[in-house]
Amino acid sequence: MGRKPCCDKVGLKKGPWTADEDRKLVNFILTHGQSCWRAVPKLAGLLRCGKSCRLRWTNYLRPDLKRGLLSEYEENMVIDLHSQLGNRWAKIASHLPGRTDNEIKNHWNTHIKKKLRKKGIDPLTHRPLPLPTDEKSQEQENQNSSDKMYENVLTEKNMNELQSISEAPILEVTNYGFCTDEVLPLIEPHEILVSNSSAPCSSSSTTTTTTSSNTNMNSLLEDLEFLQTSDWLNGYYGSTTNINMGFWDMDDCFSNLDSLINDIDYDRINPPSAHDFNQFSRMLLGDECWKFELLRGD
DNA sequence: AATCTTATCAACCGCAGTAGG
DNA sequence: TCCTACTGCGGTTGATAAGAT
Repeated sequence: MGRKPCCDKVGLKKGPWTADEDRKLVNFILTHGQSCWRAVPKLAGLLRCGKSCRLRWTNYLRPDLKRGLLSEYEENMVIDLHSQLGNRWAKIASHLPGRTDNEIKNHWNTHIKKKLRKKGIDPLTHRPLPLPTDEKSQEQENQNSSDKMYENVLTEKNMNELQSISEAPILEVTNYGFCTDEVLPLIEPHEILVSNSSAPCSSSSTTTTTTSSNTNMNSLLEDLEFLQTSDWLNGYYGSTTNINMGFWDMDDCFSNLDSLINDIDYDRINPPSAHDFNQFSRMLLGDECWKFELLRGD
């Protein structure tokens, strides 16, 4: 007896998501929170299976995601963590703020693997690659370069941090300051306390502790309160009341909105013109623009 | 300019783990 | 204890962008 499919796939859409589908999904999750994924497509009016919705949200739509290539530091982290954890991409991702397992897996397969091989290191074992016997003369040279590679990758700082990771239970918040959904409990909409302050949210630090999470949560909530009370945004996006953001990393959450809040003279823009939207879009560099386009909701 | 090759990454598939009845 | 439903994870695929010829 075969396993029942996760959903009735007849009539369900597959392939790339459209902007409209993204908007529907984001709108639904921001309004109702993360609930049973199986129910999400129906409730959000999407012809997708719940699994597809979950994937789209976790890998692309989540507001706390970083976009763009991994930094050298992040890359070294991935290499170090991979040497300890193997292909446990989700675990590796849990130590890299704003990065998804899919993103790290892709980056590993397309960039890091090649880099390591080029440097004579087996990406599977993290050991120097075996050489053909007629290349013995180069062995010492490669060995030296491999050693140098390890020296570069495993700096004293990284080693110390890795030690702390390996010693600490994986669910604990580590030095890398990333809160996964394993760490942060889901916050129900009614549990969110909204501050009356209208002060813009300042940029947050990269460390995440319970305390700083609370601080950042307050900042974030201030941002969200602004969004709720902003006529122009409500007009385009609808009310953001009852927002459930329980599993987001507070440090990076809505960093793009931080930019908006810090840089824009809101009083001048009410309601926004097409020019204003263009101006906003330009403020969100590169891949960040997509988030704004979602909120724009045209 | 056209065609081919390679690189990238979003999305899918299927299995494993787990919670609840 | 077993069964079912559901979520999460890792491997893989496929579309397309970028670069080479």
